[in-house]
Amino acid sequence: MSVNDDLSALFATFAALLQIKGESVFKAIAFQKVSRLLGETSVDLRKAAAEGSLAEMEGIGDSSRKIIEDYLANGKSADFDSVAASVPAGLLPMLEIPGLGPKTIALLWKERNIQSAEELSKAIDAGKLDGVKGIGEKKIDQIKQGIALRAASKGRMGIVQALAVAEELLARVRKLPGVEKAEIAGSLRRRRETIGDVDLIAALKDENGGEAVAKHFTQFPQVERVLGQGKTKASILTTSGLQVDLRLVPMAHLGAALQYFTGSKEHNVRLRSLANDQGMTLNEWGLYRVSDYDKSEKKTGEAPAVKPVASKNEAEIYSALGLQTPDPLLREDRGEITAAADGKLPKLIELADIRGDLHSHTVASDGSDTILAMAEAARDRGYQFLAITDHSKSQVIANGLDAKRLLAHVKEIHKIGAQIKGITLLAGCEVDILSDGQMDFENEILAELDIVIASPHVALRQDQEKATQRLLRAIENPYVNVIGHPTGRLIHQREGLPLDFGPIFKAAAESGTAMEINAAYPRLDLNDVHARAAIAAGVKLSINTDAHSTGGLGAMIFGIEVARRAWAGSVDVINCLGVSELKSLVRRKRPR
DNA sequence: GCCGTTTTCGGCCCGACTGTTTTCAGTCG
Repeated sequence: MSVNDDLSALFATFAALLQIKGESVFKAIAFQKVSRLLGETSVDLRKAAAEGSLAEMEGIGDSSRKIIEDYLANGKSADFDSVAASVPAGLLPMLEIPGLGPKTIALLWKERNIQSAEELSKAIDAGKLDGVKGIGEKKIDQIKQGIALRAASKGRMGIVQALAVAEELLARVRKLPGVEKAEIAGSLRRRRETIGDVDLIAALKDENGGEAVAKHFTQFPQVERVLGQGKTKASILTTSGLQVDLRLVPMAHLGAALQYFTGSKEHNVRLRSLANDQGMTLNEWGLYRVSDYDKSEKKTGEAPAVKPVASKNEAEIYSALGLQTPDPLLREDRGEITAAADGKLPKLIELADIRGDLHSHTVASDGSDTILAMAEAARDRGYQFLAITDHSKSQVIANGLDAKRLLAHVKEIHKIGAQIKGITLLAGCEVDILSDGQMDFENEILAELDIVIASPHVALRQDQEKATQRLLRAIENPYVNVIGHPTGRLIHQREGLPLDFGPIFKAAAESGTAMEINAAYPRLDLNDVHARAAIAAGVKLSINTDAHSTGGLGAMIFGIEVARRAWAGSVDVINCLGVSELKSLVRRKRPR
C-alpha cells in the first residue's frame, strides 16, 4: 500500500466514524470526497505536502490538509485517532450489512451496547432488541436478512464474470413479452473492474405492464433468492452470488433512467448541481424546468405530470445541459463534465483501432497452442501483426526458455512468419525483470529479438523504493520496449508492487518505453487511473492480452475498456501503429 | 468540512421504498 492508499483509507474510515457519531453528514461527505480524491490522484502526496501544494487540490481544505500533514510527519493522525478511540472498531464493518445504516448502528450501540455484527446476531436470537424505540419486528427481520445476505453475496465480483451473468439475464429480459428494450446500467456499464451489483433497465411496452415483467424476472432459473418485487423494480440474488436489480420504466423515460442508473453517483451529483444552476432539475424521470416541475403533481412510481425538457435518450439530456455526451466509461466525475462543457471530450480508442497483440505465449513455454495456431487466430481477428513472447529462463514453473531454446524459437517464429500470409509475426520474449531490475537475459541475446516485453513476476512484495528502482532500471535498458503488467497485481488476490509512478512514467516517456495495459483478468494492469496518469506524462501504452491460447486473444476488449476509462485515444497506444512504425520504434531505442 | 462570476455564511442532488409512524426518519442507489 502506498501512502496515498493509506491516507485514502484513513479518510474513508474517518467519514464512517463521523456518520456513526452522528456528526454533520456534510462533514462525512467531505471526507468521503477527500478519500476518493487521494485514492485516484497520481500526485505523490509526500511531494505535494513538501511543496505546499496540497491545498491546491479541489476538495482538500484546511482540516484535511492538516490531517494529511500530520500523518506524513508522524505516521498517524491525532484528529483521526481521537475520533476512532471514541467508537468501537466493530461498528464499522456493520455498515456493510444491507438495510443497516449509521443511525441504526449508533442506536443499537447506545441502547443495547452492541459493538459488532456478531453481537448483533446474538442479540437478535436472544430477543434482546425488543423494546428499542424505532425498531419493530419487521426491522429486526430486515436486519437478520441483511446479515444473511452479506454472507451469501460474495462481495464485489470481477467484471468478466459479472458481465457474463448480466448478459445472460439481459438476453432473457429482452425476450419477455412486455419488454420493448433493455440495457445494462450501473457500474457494469461503466466497466469498473469489480462490480457490487448489476443494474438492468427495461422499457415497458405498456406502462402498466411492470408487475408481470417483474414476476417473470424473479422466476428465471438463475435466481437463488428474490430480494424484492414490485411494479417498478425487482431484485434478485443469482446462484452465482450476484445481486441483480431490474428497473422498469415507460419507454418515454428510458434515457433518463439509463442516465440516472449508470451514474456514477458522483457524476450524477455534479450533473444535477449543474442542472440547478441552469434553473432545471434532473431526476430518474427526466430533466425538467424547475418552474414547471414545482407545479406538477407527483405520484410515487409514476412520471411527473409535466413535460420534461429531455427524457427519451441520454444525448438529449446532456445536450439540454449544454454538454457533449460523455461515454459511459468516463462517467466517474474525473473531469468529464468540465470537458464536456468545453466540447473537449477525447476521441476514445476502439477495438477496431487495434492492429495487433504484442504479448502472447505458445506451447514453447506455458501456452497451450502452437505458433501457427496463434498466428492464424490473430489473423482471423483482422490483426496485421502478432508478437510471440514466451517466458524467459527464470520462469521455471512456466517452462521458461533458456538462451539456446529462445534463439531456436526465434528462428522458428521467423520461419513460420515467412510462410504465413496476411500477418506479420514478431519474435519476442516476455523477459523477467529480476528483483534488482536486471533482465533475465544478456543484452546480446535481447538484441536478437524483434520486440521485448519486460515483466515483474517474482519479489512482488518489495517496498516502494526498491520496486521503483527495479522498474526504472528495466525501463532504461535499450532493448526493453514494453513493461508488462507493471505492478503484478491480481484483483482480489494480490496487491502488487507499490510503485512511485511519477519517476517511472517520466523515464518511460523519455526513453520511449511503453507501459502495458494487460487485458487479461484478473490483471488489468496498469489500471485506469494509472494509465491515465501515464498518458498525461507523455507515455505510450501497449494493450495486450498475454494470451496463453488462441481464445485468450479475445480478452483485448477488456484492455480497450481500461484504456477508454483512462481517456486514451488511438494515438496513445502503440498497438495502433503499423508494422514498420512499430519496428522503427524498437530501432530508435537501441544503440546504433 | 468545503466552497464562492449572485455568497466568507449558508448552502450542499434526488426520488423510491420501508418501517414506524400519524407526518417522518433512515437507507439505498
